[in-house]
Amino acid sequence: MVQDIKKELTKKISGWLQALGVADPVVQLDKSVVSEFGEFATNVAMRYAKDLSRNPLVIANELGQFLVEQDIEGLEKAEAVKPGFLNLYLTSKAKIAHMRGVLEYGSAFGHNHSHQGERWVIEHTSPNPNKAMHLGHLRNNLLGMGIVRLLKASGAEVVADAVYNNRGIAIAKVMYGFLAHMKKGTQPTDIFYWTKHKDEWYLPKEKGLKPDVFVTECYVLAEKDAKENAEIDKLIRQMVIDWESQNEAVWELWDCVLQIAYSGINRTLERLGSHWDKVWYEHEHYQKGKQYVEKGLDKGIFKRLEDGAVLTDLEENYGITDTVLLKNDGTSLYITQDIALTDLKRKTYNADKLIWVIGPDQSLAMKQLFAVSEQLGIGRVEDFAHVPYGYVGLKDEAGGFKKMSSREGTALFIDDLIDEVKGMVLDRYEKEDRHTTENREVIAEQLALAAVKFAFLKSDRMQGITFDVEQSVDVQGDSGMYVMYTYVRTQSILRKAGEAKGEFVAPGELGSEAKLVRTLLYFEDIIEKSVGDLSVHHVAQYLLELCSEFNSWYAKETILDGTGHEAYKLSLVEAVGVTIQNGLALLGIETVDEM
RNA sequence: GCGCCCAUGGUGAAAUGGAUAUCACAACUGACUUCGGAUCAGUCGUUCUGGGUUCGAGUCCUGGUGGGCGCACCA
Repeated sequence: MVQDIKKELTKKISGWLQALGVADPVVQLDKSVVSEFGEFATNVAMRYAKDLSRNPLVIANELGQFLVEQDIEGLEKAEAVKPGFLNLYLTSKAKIAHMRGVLEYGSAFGHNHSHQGERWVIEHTSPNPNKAMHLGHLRNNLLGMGIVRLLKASGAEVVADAVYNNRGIAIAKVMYGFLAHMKKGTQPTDIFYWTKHKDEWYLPKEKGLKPDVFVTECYVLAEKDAKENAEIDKLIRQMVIDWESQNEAVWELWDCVLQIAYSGINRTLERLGSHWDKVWYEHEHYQKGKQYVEKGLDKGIFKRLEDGAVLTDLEENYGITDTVLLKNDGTSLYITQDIALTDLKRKTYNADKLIWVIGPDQSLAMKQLFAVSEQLGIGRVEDFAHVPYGYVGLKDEAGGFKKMSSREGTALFIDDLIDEVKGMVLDRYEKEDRHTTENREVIAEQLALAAVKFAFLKSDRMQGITFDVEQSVDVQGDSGMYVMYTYVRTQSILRKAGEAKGEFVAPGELGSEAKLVRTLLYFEDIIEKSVGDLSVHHVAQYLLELCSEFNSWYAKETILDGTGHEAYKLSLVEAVGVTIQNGLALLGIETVDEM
């Protein structure tokens, strides 16, 4: 495989530089920008020209000669060029061997050991049980799952986790909203009455609503009530207090409402193919944080303010805003629980690295959590990382950006988006009269997921997404549909080929397929880059390029031409198919064989 | 006020500090409708601004402009 050749080249170049007196040389082998410049290029000559006080082009020339003399398997030639690049050309034989390797590795092609032996805990998509998930959550989920897959493919042990914030004022609002607005008649808005007459309240199905949407409505209605009526606001706050003191009826209602919320959320997550290894429930750990704060006070790390609240100094050592760790009434804050949970995670999984995939608005809170964790000896700041991502918003009337808000009813729900794209596909099938009715349903669902996921994953994670409801997601051009279509095309050709597949005689020289074969060389590098950046968009971009190369080749080359080259060309088609499939798998997209 | 993030053709985006800034959409022109035309080929058109670092800057530093977000007892 090409990685072996790269390793060998890197070793030789590094040794050569060391012999010249460069201590610890950094050797990069980059993809050459165009195929005329070979497969890889190194910039070491320019990089170390000053240290060696010699002309970079001369260094590159000498290095090239040296490498050629080394007789490295797979290296055809090395060419020093302009400012001081050394272009490296691989032999056709090596490139075809790599293609063979793709087929040999199959679904494991692209997997590597760069993070072997590391344990990562990755928190992402912690859903709020009071709201249906909108496109912001979708991005969080797809990104989080993508990072999980990338790290697994790189050999790390990964625990994907999430926190269900299932207690507090928000969930109490849902409880109240349910009691007050989901009753069938004019019975009292009373918990005790409800416990005895549950069938007098609507369930989501009876209302014709998805459970999470039902819950969202309860929440929105209660919030409106609380804002307009101080009595109701007080009632809701009392519910939180009653819940804390384990009032039986309140807990029964709490449990009932949560079941509804989770069933809706889980349905959406299952549809997306999302998965967690561990879910933390806030009510199980929210009180443990106070002990950590006490410990910090004892050690003199934190200080108690006059009003009783506890503060920590982060300005001096960390250069960030100080933060309160405990309220003046002695109750905990978000960060208080997070400290406990962080320690719990770290200990439970013996994690080397803990990361949080959460929106950029949490940036300061994350830094504060990491710093406090270090102050308490839970871990070092560099063991923790926040992986933010750009907002998903809607286009407002003026064409500007508007953040989604469940409260204002401006949020676009995940399921609605997928359904919309699915509808477009189904319409098309009906018009073209393709596939049986059952198959249409299955394929359309898969394609809709592919299009939506790809659209959310193809750009850099920090890039904001302004969502245009009218235009929805791309189904042509640089899209998941394009990639999927290309994959389907490869499979269709392979099906048609039948027995023509199998062993082949490699051509001595590459012809019209040269660029396509070359593109296959970089898949593994792309994965490495993606892991480094903790963003799967590189993979998506690579797939677009690969598909484009394939389609260009397909347009000018007859694959099933009945000649002795058929088997060779079919192997290339298959290798492209494998690579597309593996790449899409990293994005959480399952392939279909026809569309 | 302080801090963080973003700014690339008309639109949406890509580019470990590298070579001629790459795609797609839209617009226009064209292609044996075949091994799947949900495709392919072509035309048009781009790094917010001033300074700096570097052999080399869309990328790094710095001043500015515009937008988003966050700053102690909310979650």
